[in-house]
Amino acid sequence: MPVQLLKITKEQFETLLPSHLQKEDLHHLQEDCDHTNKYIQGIVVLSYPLTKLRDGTDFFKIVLQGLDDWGSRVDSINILIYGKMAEDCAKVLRHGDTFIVAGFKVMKSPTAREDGRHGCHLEVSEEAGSAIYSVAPKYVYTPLNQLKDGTTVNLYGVVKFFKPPYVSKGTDYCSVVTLVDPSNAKLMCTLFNGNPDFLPKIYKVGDIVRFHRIKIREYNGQMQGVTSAGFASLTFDGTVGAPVVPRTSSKMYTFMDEEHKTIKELRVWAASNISIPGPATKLSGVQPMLFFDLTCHLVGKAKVDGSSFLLKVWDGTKCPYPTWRVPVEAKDLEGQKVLLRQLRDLMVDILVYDNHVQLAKSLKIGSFLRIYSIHAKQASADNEDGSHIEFHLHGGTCYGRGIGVLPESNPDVKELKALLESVDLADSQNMESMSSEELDDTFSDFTDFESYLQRYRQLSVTVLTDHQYLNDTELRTIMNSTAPQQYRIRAKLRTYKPQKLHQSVKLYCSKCNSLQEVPDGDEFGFILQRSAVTAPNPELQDTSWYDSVMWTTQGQKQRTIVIHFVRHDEMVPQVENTLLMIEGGTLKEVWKLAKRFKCVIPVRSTEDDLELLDLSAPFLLQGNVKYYGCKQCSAPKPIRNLSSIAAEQHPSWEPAEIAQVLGIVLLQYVFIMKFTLVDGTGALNAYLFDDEKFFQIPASEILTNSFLQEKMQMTMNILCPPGRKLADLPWLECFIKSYNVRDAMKHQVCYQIFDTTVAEDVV
DNA sequence: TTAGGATTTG
Repeated sequence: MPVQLLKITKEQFETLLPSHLQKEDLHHLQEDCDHTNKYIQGIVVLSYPLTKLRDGTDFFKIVLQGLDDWGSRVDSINILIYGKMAEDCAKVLRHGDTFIVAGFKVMKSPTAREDGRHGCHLEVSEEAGSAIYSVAPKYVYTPLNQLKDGTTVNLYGVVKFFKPPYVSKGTDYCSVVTLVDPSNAKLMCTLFNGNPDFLPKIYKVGDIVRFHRIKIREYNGQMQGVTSAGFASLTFDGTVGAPVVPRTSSKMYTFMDEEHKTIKELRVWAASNISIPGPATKLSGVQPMLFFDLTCHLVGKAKVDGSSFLLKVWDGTKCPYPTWRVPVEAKDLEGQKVLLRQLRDLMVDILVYDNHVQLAKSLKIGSFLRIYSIHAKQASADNEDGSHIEFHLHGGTCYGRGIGVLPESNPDVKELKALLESVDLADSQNMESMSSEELDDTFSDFTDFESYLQRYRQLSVTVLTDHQYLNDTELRTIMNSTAPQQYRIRAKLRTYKPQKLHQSVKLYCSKCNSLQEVPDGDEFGFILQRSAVTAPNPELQDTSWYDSVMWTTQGQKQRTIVIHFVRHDEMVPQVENTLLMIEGGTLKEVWKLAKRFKCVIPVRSTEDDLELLDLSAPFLLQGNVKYYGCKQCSAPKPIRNLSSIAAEQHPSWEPAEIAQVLGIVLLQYVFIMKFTLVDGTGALNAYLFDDEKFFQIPASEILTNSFLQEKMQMTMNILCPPGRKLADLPWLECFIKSYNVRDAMKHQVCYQIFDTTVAEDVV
């Protein structure tokens, strides 16, 4: 019996539970009965701390309340969990979870008299072949107009106002968040935690949050949310079309398709129902006398006095007005000296006061910040310097005033980094005007200076992975030479095709050199539908190398599904190592199984063996990746050939190995792009033909991973920033080879990029 | 406990 510890929803559970298992009620449990094919289901009502037995074995005890045993004399039972399973259970189990256990030993409970629970207890361990399923509770979300005083609820909301975590006058950090939702109600929440990381990671108005276990109270005639024990939050970018990636400090959370849908719906609602602030203010667009939020890079900081602290920041642009310089002792100024000098005309001084001082002191030089509600104060012109602008972050938290640290993954930070890198600092650098003492300082920090230059004035946004000894060749020379040859070049990327990056992914057969589009999901769905017509052959179930489970779906369209679990060492291995074959599954079912199990192979029955479906469908699914075979070159072999891999000592189920035994020639996912490169002497089109090396992103995963798509788009925006003049484009170091393409009509020389990769600090 | 939105006055 498999050992499984799952955090799944009830729907998934119903499709995953082996059909030979039958539910047993608590009152039928007896010490000497056979419980091999029985399972017990209940709710976790009590758990004890994880401990170790004398021999070092981990031990975890929980109390289960039987679902159908309410009102019976004994409705709860002790479950004793040993070894690794104890450790795993202690990590994921929470009170209220539905818990299913099979493969247990029933023993007389020595504590039944004292605790009043079942006369037997269950003993569970990996060694005993036990299986445990923990079914995450289905969360119910309350609309904001249906909140009741004194309840603890789960909810979604769009952030209408927020104060980033600040140091309260008590012991905790505090964050105030006002939410709205399509019920048109508003809820203000005051959230506390000793660790600001556990408060919602809200960066701007319009972000969407999901709160679990927030306590609702009435305050001044209005509902108010406050943190309860077990409060947890997820935060999402509220922009329509942005990747749905939760920001959270929680290690365990459930986030499924349904939640995905909710976020998308809320984004659409928010887009037309709340006013989301326009483009962020840059230093170049600062308006005197107003308040603004600034996304910036922390270059320096210094203590000023007890109630104020200085931050020196830069956002890649230059403020058009004279700005103040807050005088500080040189010894109090933290930051890279050379950088501070380099940026002296670009960065601005922001003086922060009172409650913000403690947080400001703790900031790390080099981090990316969003400073909310900075006051651009117009200083009077009565001193000798004339008028200038002062930047203050006043005390208090009115209007969300405060400081937030942004992670490097934040899209605004990525944009800022790209901007910082594109700025040419040569103009603001004036070595000649420095005193010799200043120059000494400068060169004592030479290494810092170098690393800084590398970061912001990247000599090349690509690097060669080989052939570094070669000298550059001008494009003009290359175009006037015969092919085939290899060259090192230094050029700029003027444009590239396709602009829609997902169109660059193709399937390539290395045997016949053919290229084809990646089939879309619909086609796969149709093939599955068609193959579901073939009735499963009962003689092909439960063979020497796989166990089969068959069931028929309820409802109008009855459908028979068979899953064949491939065995290893006479056992079906753990879920994450299991290869399964499925007959009669739908697209959705196949996808779900592929996410959970190691490999899924869609098959249908013939008279004497299972066989693969049409090769227009993927022959294998692993996680998010669908593997296809070349129709031209493959000669499918009987499925039973897979048993040779299953018999290996440690089957790794590599797609290439599976393809080989099944007679499939595996198609490779590749990026194919056309780069137009220029270097002042000429322009040529070079093809990029890459599976992973150039972007350091696997082509096989890009179509199903929005994070990777975003990463690739960011990379291209750095290689070829949109809307820039040629002079402002970065340089690319590339290795290219020329080759001849001839047909009856014409002869052409083509170029291909190879042994080149995007520089590490670009990706 | 803290804060409970609705700009400092340096």
